[in-house]
Amino acid sequence: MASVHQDIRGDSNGRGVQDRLIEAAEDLFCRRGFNETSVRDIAAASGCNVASVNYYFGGKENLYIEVWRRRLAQVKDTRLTSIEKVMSAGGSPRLEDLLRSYAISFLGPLIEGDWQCRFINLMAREMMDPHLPRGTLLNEMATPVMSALGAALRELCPWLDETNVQVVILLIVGQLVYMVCAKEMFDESGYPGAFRMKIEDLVDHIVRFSAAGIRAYVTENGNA
Amino acid sequence: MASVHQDIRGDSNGRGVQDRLIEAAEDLFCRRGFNETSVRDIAAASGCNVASVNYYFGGKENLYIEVWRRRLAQVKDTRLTSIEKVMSAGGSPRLEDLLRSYAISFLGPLIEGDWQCRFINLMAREMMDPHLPRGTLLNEMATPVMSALGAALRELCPWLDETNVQVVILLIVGQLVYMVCAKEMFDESGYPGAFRMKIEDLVDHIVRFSAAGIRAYVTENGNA
DNA sequence: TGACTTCTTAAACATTTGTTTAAAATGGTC
DNA sequence: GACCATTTTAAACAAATGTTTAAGAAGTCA
Repeated sequence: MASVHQDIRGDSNGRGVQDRLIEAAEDLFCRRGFNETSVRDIAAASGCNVASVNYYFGGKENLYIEVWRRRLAQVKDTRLTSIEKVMSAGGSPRLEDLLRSYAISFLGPLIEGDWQCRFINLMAREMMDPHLPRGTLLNEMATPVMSALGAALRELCPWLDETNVQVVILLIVGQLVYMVCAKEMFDESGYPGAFRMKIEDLVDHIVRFSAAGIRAYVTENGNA
Repeated sequence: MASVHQDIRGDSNGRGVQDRLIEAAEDLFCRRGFNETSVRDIAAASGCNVASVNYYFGGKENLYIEVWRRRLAQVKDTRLTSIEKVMSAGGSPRLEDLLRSYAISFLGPLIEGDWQCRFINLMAREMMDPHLPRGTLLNEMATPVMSALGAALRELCPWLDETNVQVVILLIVGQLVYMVCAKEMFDESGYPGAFRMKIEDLVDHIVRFSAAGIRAYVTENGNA
């Protein structure tokens, strides 16, 4: 059905077109979402012909998947590395160090303002209505990162039982994800609030808040 | 342009049709989002004709707004009342009481399993790509609720300065919103994790975690 | 009944969508 | 240049979308 005449990895002279398509697609998907982005929009933004999406990728959906394929591992590695670096550092790292490192790896893109600034939006959208194969986001990203973060937390906070670790991770990730979504919402509404704050300061709050929340489990280490 | 031949509040015999349309629309909008729901889907689900959406509401977008008009005040009042009830109770309420009451008013729909179970999804979607007039969600819902919650927090936790109150609210709401989104994602992926937990227990965690996080500001009540 | 408004319906309409087609252009190799 | 595969292009295609139309049904009141 799909008329892909050339393998995507082929290094023929068409490579530049594929890159332009992927970049334009990523930009548009992130800003408007999958359904609100038309193939013609992508073609126009990349300066390519409408048919090239189908020629090179075999359809809009495959282009979407390809956009994800390029970024997902990258994001995952960034977060895993941030955890690893803290845990393998000399001396016994403090809980705050772990939290800050992870929070920065999560929100960092918002600080640096590069591509990920937009890709995080795509993640939030993909969570709400998925266009990736079932479980992709979970298997390629959420599960590995949560696993590593869980192991680190167990090491630093031996008073946490298995359930507590899982819950705590959810609560922390919730704070971080909401930062991204809410920032978008508040920004676009010109709302003057906590978002005038520098991201670095926001990270400070999240670290302090969550560290205290985690230590609250010390005294009551019974069941959930 | 819109050919609305009758005021929406008119109590003619067509009223049943309008209700069926709104209910079907709410159900579909919540499950699939605005763009992924077609007027024909709504018509089919409500057993009405395709044209009736335009006849009664003057367009798909107005029907969407009408769906929101019915629920937004309701959700806001539920949350405001939950705060008010705690704060006006005899004795001095504990911080945990406030947090629990608010968390339950937020997640309660997930427990009861009524319409709001789905409407919360709509809220998350509307945050990501809005189809309501600019700032509606913020003005009609987020701002009033955050204002009341902020006042309650200031009363119960006098050590919090203005910035801290705002940040703390964001962090709490983030945990709650993410519960809703993540639950959906994990559920649909058949993932065995913290979500096998009963919602009541999850609320316990959020209350304990956040209360400790808030009290962490006691010792360091300086600037943000 | 008859005139009138209100509602319902199937059909048509104009756009937009993702995709396909077939021809033209391009680039490389002999 | 001739031949070939590869790429690019404009056009066409089928399907779906929100909306409109015009005719008919149903109800209301004299």
